[in-house]
Amino acid sequence: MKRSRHGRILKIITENPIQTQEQLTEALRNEGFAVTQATVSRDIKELGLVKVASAEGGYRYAQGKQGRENGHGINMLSKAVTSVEYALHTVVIKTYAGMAQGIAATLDTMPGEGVLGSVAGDDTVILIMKNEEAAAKFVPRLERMFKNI
Amino acid sequence: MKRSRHGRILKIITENPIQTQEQLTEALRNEGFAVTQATVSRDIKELGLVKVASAEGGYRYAQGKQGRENGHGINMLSKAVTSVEYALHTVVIKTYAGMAQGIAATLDTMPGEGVLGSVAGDDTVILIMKNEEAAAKFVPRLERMFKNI
DNA sequence: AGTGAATATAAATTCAAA
DNA sequence: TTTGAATTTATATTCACT
Repeated sequence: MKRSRHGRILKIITENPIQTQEQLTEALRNEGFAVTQATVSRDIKELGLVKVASAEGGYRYAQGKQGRENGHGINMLSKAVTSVEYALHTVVIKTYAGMAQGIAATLDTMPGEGVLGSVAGDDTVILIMKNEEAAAKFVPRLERMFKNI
Repeated sequence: MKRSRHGRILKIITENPIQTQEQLTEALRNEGFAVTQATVSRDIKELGLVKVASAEGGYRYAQGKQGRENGHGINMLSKAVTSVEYALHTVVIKTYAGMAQGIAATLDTMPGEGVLGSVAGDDTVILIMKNEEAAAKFVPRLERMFKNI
């Protein structure tokens, strides 16, 4: 349960300006995760999320910096991805169960990489790239992203 | 007052694992800034600082990601620096009053740039580089850092 | 504008439980 | 090991004042 919830949390916070843990709790409930603020607080700690001052004067939750602060080196992204491959202009990313949506949401925020679009199931993300060259270039980048950190 | 306090805050949080705003308030008091938690809360918002889960299982304050989240594009670093120049193997960074210490503390955390050491006064940071080449290379990097964001 | 005291709100933790 | 309810603790904001 926890793992797929974590995936969903990443998706939710990248796609919505979540300001408080209560809001996130609410959002999770809407998607069928029956949790309380206590659990959300722990999830946020485990995922290394961070409350940042937002443009509009309020706050929002976001993913923390890579590496540095997340001492163990445990950015969910790097832990959750098990393989990255491509064929022609499509990239296939395999993840642990429930994490695909979070990964996809995060990748969608990376601009200028030749990604036309993505779909995420439970443990698989499919990226449609502009062309094979873009795919060939992107894959090693992803591999680096998911290794180091 | 506020500006030099902000500079000091950056210095304090980069050099010490500050876990709460009370701790930061305390630290500021030790350095002669008579403030309360309320003010520190505002300062943290204005500086775009962020509470991250730390390696040791607790939390600590840290500088937020560049750009992205700090909508106005107001990372203190970029706002505070007024000029960057070099001569031989030394780099001179001019800042607004009180900010030099924060800048210096931050730069010290950037590894592998040929910086041998730094001293910071109130509005000036002097970096001693390995050699002139390192200085020549580093300056444009700094300029970029302090421009964009 | 910038601030502190008091307060309201949010977040982390404790403790019990499954 | 993961969780929720209750609680403690931390943080943000309000309001008055400078």
